[in-house]
Amino acid sequence: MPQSRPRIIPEATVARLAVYLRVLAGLADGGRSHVSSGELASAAGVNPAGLRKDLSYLGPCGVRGVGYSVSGLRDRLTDALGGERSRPCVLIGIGRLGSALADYAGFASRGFEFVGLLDTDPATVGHRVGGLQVRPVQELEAVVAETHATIGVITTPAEVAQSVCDRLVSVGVRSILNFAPVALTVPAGVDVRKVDLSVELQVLAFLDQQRDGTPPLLAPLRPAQGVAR
Amino acid sequence: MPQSRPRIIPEATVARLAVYLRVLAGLADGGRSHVSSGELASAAGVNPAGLRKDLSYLGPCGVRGVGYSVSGLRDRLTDALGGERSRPCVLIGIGRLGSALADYAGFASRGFEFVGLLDTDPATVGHRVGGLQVRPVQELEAVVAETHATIGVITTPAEVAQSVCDRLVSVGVRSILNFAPVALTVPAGVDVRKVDLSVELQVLAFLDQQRDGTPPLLAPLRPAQGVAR
DNA sequence: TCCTGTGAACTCATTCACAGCC
DNA sequence: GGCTGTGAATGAGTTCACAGGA
Repeated sequence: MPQSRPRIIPEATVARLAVYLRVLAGLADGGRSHVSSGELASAAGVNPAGLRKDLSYLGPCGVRGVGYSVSGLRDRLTDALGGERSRPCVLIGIGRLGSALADYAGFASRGFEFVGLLDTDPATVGHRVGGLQVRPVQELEAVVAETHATIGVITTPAEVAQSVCDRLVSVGVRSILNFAPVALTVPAGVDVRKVDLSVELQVLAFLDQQRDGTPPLLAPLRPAQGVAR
Repeated sequence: MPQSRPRIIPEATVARLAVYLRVLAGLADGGRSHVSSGELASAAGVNPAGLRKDLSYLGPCGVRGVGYSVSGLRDRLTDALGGERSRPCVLIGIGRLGSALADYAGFASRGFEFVGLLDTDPATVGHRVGGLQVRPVQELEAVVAETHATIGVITTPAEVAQSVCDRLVSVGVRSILNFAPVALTVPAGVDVRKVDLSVELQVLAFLDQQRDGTPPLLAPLRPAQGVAR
């Protein structure tokens, strides 16, 4: 089977491929059949040459002088990112943030399905969130076993995040998305990605201050994520 | 006034400084008076040498052979990140995610205060979220003027994010945190940071697949954010 | 001896510039 | 002519290794 050539794909590129895929979905809805790297790059907020380099990791997927086929590229990207198979996830910590994630439409459309919601609070357990009933965190191991979840999302308070993480790892979960503001320690072979919302704000505030607070000292800002021109 | 030497601080470093600050707060609560770079680095999930390099941008702040004073370093970091002044933020889009952010305790403790919540939905307008009444998005300009907000947080659907962004910029907001899955276009001088939750999951799923799906082809993974050993 | 501070080496990522094909 | 694919150049960020002070 002619699986695209087994090149190595940098993680930064993988993140952008997911973005391109979303932009392509929009273009397809709009009835477009072709795009140039320039147009796609501008919609994704990246440099055109960088976009072409990203795509080149999948092998040639465009037509010189013409551009890319929207549907063709879409298939190629979907495939590279793991196909359309559904990915069962468990979510631990059903507070405000957890509830928000539990029925965030953006996940389902990308093939991520929450198959288990867990919390310690008796007032939360039993409630339905995003079409699923919240179960007591004691059942974590059982839920993972039942559902064969491979991804764990942690939205608990910082104090318990490590212990939840350990329990996930002990039942075979090797991909964890952590929203708790702590660094998790995991064995080799387990991937943790961390999203730290207050750090994002803090960086923004710093840049803000740099601009007009202390004019002489200016950090080497990235040229703004959008088209800053 | 001996303001720390005006060196240039890379953005990646700024993000980590915020993390160190949080770890230090924990140590201070625990009554610790000193830390070594090794201990601090392990709690923050980074390399010790990197941590020292990060801190070196603020000028010498430790004692050789001893380590860092917890309170001293804390003050230094607080100062570098813009002091303790409160930062007024407006939040547009009070859906699940918006509501979660609106009363996320982690923000207030870092000096971020939401002073305006806005939404289009008549069913949402008027409700109180996190101690604040939601106002109609038509009043965006008025709210920013009243409150002198300098940071805007966008949690609207993708379709309206750009127009909300434009309106924020037009009334002088120059720091924007964007949760909507689109690349925002802004004039030079405005900073946008993007948080894309489904991309995080997608990258995680990719790594997962790489591990056991296609053994021969392995991406050059970063050595996991925690202490992967 | 211990641990910080930092130049130097290295790895990773982005950007440029142009060759190649339609 | 136009746009893709990609080596080469540049730049940013991380790690190493050691000098230097308590």
